[in-house]
Amino acid sequence: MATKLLDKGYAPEKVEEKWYQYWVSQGLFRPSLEEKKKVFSMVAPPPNVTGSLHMGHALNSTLQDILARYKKMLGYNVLWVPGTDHAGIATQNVVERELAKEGISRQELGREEFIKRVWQWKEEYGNRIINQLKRLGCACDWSRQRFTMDEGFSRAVKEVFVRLYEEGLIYRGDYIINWCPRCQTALADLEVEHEEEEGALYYIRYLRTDGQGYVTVATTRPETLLGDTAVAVHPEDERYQHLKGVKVFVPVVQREVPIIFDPYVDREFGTGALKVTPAHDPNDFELGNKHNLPRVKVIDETGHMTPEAGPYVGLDRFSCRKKIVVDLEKQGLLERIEPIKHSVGHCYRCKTIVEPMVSKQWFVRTKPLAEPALAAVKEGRTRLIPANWDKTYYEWMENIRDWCISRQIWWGHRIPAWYCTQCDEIIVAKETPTSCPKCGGRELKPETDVLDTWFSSALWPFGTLGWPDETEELKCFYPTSVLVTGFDILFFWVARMMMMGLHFIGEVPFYNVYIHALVRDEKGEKMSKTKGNVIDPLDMIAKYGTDALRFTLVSLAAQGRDIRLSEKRIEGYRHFMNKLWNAARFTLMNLEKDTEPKAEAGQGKTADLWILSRLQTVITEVRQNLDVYEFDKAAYSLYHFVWHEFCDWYLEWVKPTLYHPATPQEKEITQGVLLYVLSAILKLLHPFIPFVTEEIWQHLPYTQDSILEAPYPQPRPELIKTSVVTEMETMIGLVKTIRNMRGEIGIPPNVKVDIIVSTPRQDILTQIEKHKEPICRLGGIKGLTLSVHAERPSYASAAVWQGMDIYMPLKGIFDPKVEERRLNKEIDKVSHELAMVQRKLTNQDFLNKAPKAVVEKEQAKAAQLEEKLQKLKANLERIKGIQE
RNA sequence: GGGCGGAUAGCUCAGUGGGAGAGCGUCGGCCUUACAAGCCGAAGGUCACAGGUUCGAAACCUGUUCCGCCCA
Repeated sequence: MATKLLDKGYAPEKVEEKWYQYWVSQGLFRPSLEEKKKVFSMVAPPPNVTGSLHMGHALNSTLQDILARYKKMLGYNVLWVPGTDHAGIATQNVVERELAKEGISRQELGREEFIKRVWQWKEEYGNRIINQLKRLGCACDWSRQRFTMDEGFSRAVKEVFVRLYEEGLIYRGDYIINWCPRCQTALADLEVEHEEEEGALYYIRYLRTDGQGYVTVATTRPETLLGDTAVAVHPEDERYQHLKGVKVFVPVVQREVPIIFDPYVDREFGTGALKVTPAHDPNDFELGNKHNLPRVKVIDETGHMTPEAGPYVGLDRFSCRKKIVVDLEKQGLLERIEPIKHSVGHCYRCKTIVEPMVSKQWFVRTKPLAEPALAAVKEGRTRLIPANWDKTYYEWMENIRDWCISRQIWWGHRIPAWYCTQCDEIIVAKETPTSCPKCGGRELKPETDVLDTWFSSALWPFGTLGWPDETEELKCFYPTSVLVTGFDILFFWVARMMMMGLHFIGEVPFYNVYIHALVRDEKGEKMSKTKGNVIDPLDMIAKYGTDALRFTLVSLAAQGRDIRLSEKRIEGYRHFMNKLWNAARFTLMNLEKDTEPKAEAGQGKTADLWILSRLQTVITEVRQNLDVYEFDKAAYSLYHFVWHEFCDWYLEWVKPTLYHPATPQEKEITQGVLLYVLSAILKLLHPFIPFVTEEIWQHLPYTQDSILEAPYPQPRPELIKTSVVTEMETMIGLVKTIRNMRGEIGIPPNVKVDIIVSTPRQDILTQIEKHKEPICRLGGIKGLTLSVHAERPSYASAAVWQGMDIYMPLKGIFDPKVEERRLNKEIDKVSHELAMVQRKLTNQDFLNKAPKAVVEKEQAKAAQLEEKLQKLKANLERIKGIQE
């Protein structure tokens, strides 16, 4: 492609779609199965089909895309599998709402029709989020896109269910579970969100059956007393020793229940006497089992009172609470009410207060699965990054409870179980059975429950690779290299993938798990539609371009810290895209048609050798940081190098060489270096900002293929030259000192000044002489005089840099008062610094105990500061002399 | 109750044992032919508080206060 001048200013909207299609059409996102290259594989966390791209997805996908592109450029055979999750309850809710608009309920429609509607909805909208991911630039292999309810996945789910059942790791039974009265389904413990709420603690009297008074219990849920089957106290509680063998009446229903003694009871809470409702409280359920208490279910699946609730039948649970409190008061059984803060469980999908209740459900016996999953992380076969998540993971795995996996909804994987109507046998099978294997009965009723969505997503790493078939993909890409995900689904998803992967494949599902933060708003609050503080990634892409958004997210993604995003930051990083664009524009304007990128040790002027040396350091930093998932640091290195070294200094420094070189060779070498460094920058940045780098890349001379096919830069030690770096730092410092003088005195850039540099160091004078042109250009100097010992001119501003006296004669515009103020300020600063250093150097302990190198460094610093201070003071004296 | 994390410039955050930094914002000066989405300069900090370790602490240890999250 011939060199063309780039447009003035980067316009992302013009190029993004074009390059994305190009990458896909070139098959750059697809791995090969044949090649025996090093392999890098990831499975993307599948977003909900109902979802729309939010900042969390944007961050998550950007990080994965960086890894995918980086590894590809390093020569790996890269596979990144995308897909979507059927999201049982969430999707069902969405479609139900759609139906409600037409005035239909799902019950009216019937199960089969309803599921058809969900599939229709999925076909229509299910790819929306996938298309949004594409706009982010994700290098996923779309030919392998999966869905947790697709045919292959359904096979995997059945296989897993049947095998776990046969191994005794899945069972069905009556246990206490969390029930959402709105979603009308059981929930797993994890799916309940606990929130602190203001409530009331009711002190209620239970009369003794022997007429000897009463026992007062305290409860936050008086309506459940209707289901009480005991009152419990601590066996060592002195207050209640006399109650052994005593029975009490449950108020209202007048049920006779025993006083039981159990160390579980907290003596400090309330009165130390606890009402026990085994059917509606998980702790009471345990207590009930231990003491063989009956379970009386007083609240039904819709949240209304059952006939067991006697006079309250049909009331909803909250009205019942109010009414029962009034009734208790009337009967003189309500002692008092205290305000209390307590934790209340809510459904994680619809925020309704959940109701614990006894119910017949399917469970996974988790302990045997958790043990290997725990060991894998402890032994380092899977590494969590950052490692401070280890403890949380261990904690959860060690205290794991059985997992309720059945859901009473319609959208999801049907549990492959049937019940024989004749003998009640449970048949679990992959294929629909025709008769009962126990009694031969032919009437079999299928299970209507579906599985927890997370049950299927737990199979994601191997299900997406074709399991239960023994595919090439599984052999080649499992275990995956890394999983990138947010900490909010560490238990929901990561932990369960670990369990299933180890159990069914016998190997961990991923070697590394990179756990990133949540994206919050600028005030640190969670983004939510109701709060109205959502920053929509698609809006940001439209406004600032994908690359700006990506670079912002990466720059803010420090390990172990939440991201507070504001639109201002994105705007700021858009400027960086433009800066890069313009640096490329400048470069291209100054190349020949046949310029080739070229960098050879020792070839070129100081500035060339300097930028090449710095580049090597930056390459090393970027690679090291990417290798340990320090994305933000890698991004910062590049940002700083491009803007504040390459643009601010190198490009400015070489302008004289490019505009009027001493020899044609000199210019040619600089052009080669310029192009070399620019292409290295583009390659280094490509994983972070794929679009703008590809667009520029395609404008460079001699580039044919996508930048994604170029090898990632590797440091070349022979190009590192510390002496050159030191020399350039001295020259840059000199320019900065001169600029500072000008700025402080207020000389505008268009007014050129004379500068006299005086130092006994002949070598430094030689260096300055060599760089005379760029120094004059950047310092706004018309006449530069170099001297081993110059007298300070009168009416001159003066400064000191690395032992050099720098004078700026200013006849006419010079105000000694301004200069005096400036010098005093500088003297204060230097004196202060010197005092700090001298305090150390006069401390005997420091001299004795600090490392020798540190002491020497401090001594050198002191000498330098002293010299500088002396010179500044001399300058101040002369200024005062003028004014008198 | 248990665990994790945070408190550094006006804002958002880097910095983990030897000279307090960046971006944005602010102030002053510039249309210097890559870039005004830019350039140059400047101001701005008791590194939450109190102890301790150390020659030396923003960093390490202990405690306190406040904030966030997870689990029970």
